[in-house]
Amino acid sequence: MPRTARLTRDDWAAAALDALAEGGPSAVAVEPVAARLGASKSSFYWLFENRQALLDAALERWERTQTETVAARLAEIPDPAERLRRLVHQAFAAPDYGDLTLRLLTASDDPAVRSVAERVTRRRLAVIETAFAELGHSPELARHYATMSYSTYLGAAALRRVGAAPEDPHAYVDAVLAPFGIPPGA
Amino acid sequence: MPRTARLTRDDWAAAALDALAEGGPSAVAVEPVAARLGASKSSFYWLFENRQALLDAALERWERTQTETVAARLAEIPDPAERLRRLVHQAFAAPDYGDLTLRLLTASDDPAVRSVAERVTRRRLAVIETAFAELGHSPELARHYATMSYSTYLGAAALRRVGAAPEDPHAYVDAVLAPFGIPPGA
DNA sequence: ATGATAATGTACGCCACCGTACAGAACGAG
DNA sequence: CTCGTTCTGTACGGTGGCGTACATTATCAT
Repeated sequence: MPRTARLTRDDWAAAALDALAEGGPSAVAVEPVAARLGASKSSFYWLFENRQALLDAALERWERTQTETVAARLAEIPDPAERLRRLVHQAFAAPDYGDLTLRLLTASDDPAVRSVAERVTRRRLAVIETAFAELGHSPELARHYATMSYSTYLGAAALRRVGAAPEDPHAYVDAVLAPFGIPPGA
Repeated sequence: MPRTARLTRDDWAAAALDALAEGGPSAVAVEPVAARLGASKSSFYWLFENRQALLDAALERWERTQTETVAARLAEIPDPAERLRRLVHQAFAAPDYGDLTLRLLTASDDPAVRSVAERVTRRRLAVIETAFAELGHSPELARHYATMSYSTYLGAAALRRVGAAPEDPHAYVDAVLAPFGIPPGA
């Protein structure tokens, strides 16, 4: 098991994911990513079939890390209100919150992007919907609330791109949660 | 004043706007749009400086029509609750609601796109914020509510791209408005 | 009709990116 | 050390879009 400076498939996937976050799917191009790694194309084509495989690897990586970090930590919180509160605060905490998600949703013309975006979206909506259902809302209302609150997240990511995002995220998320009957936590 | 079959600057702008809606800014390319019109490049370069000028014209056209159709009709409605109700229903009525807006926000890397998107966003948020303020909410809360409700619109457009949009828009918008203290209209 | 001007077509060079060919370097096993 | 395998660099051809050059057609005023 050599631990050399040679590039691995995962190094490329990580770099591709960076490029994806910065410039969207079209930025996941072989030559630019190679430059980012200080490597050359042949290195890439040794490890990957083609450009599409790189994009797939980046998407797979995103789906995996995103699922691990976010979803896993939340399932442990028993109180649904507290779970939602934590979820929302956590979502709005990162400086680039939602940006990549938004890009992928918007770029869902590409079938590979779409299928990943679709899975992640469904999973996230389900988590939120479950929490609202546990709070005693009807299935239909829980679904609506989930759609609304996740849309608020996506919308904020979009508004951020033109400098129209809420200035004070903390105050904003409290204001977001209140209409759904969730008072600000400690 | 010849009314011939010759192509005008506006014909190109319209076709470019179609391309923009379908494929985002990167789809506003000279040759593809020329093909769409059954014309050739030289025809384009006679009327326009370069590709950027075409994109600018498409964006200008979008900003203009969007302002005329949406904003103008609403200013006449005196009751803010009714105004919001109409605005939201109207926004969710079109089959491709929000799609172009979302694309432009997401593609705001391009300075030209960004400045237009910025203006339109500010204007729309101001309209909504005013309505909430007229309903008696504090300036800060009105701003939060405006951000939230417009985000809901943007989010729905994003979710639509992966087939996760609300199935029944009518029921959804009523559920959206209720938490803000706006009961469904007639 | 005829010539000036407006508009379009064809052909070209340029660049960025995809993918391939092939030669050479790095590394481990014997 | 040396040889085969693994990886990387350089060089090339192909494609699609940008922009230009120049020839060609259409249209209008006279």
